[in-house]
Amino acid sequence: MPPVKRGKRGVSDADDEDDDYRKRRNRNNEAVKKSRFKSKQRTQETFSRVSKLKAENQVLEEKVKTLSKQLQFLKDLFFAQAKKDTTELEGIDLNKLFEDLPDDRDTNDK
Amino acid sequence: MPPVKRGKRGVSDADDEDDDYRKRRNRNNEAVKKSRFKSKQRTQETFSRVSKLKAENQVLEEKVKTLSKQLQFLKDLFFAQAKKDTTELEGIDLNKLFEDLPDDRDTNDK
DNA sequence: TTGTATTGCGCAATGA
DNA sequence: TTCATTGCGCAATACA
Repeated sequence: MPPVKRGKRGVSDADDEDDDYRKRRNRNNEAVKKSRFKSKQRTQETFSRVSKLKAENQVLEEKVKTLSKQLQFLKDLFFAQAKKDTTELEGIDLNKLFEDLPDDRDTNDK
Repeated sequence: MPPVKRGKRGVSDADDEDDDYRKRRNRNNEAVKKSRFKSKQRTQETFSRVSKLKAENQVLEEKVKTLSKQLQFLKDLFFAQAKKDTTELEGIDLNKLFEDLPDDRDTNDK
């Protein structure tokens, strides 16, 4: 319910107080619009953040997978060597072998 | 500006159409409240999602770091062995050595 | 006290 | 026709 029903022009013959009132109302209306705009912006940014984080996550997930595989591969290699008590690995060119594995000092940055 | 200025009780003497009007207004007001509530919920959830994703991200970041270190360690070990042309590594107990490195088949799940 | 910023709420237009 | 969504203004009130 309106407070004192001020200046509903046509009802009261006084457009005097009304003037001041309208001025304030207009300023508030602007403030409201501004505030709501900001609010929407924030919401939008939050959505963007979700997208960005999801993407980063995918990349990291993939990286973990790759690294795990590489690590496991090397471990298996080690164990195989240990079990076969040397000899077998003698002829293998390790540098050649490692070409398939990206060096994480390169892979990791960025 | 209001469209036809219906039922502003006190102006027209007909509270008849007004009844129907109010009924509709009330229903809409409810719908509005409901809709805005849902909207707020969604916004809130989006915020939560950001938090959750940020946390996951941290974990993954850490995991990548750890795996990279382990991998690099093994590679260095390999190269060292290659360079020293066997012999040196002969006496090392690999199983003992690997105790320090969590097996990623365990580490990785979840 | 004054001025802006936020927020809940109702109205009407519009969407589905 | 009904309900859902949205721009907009009002008033209360939180902030400064």
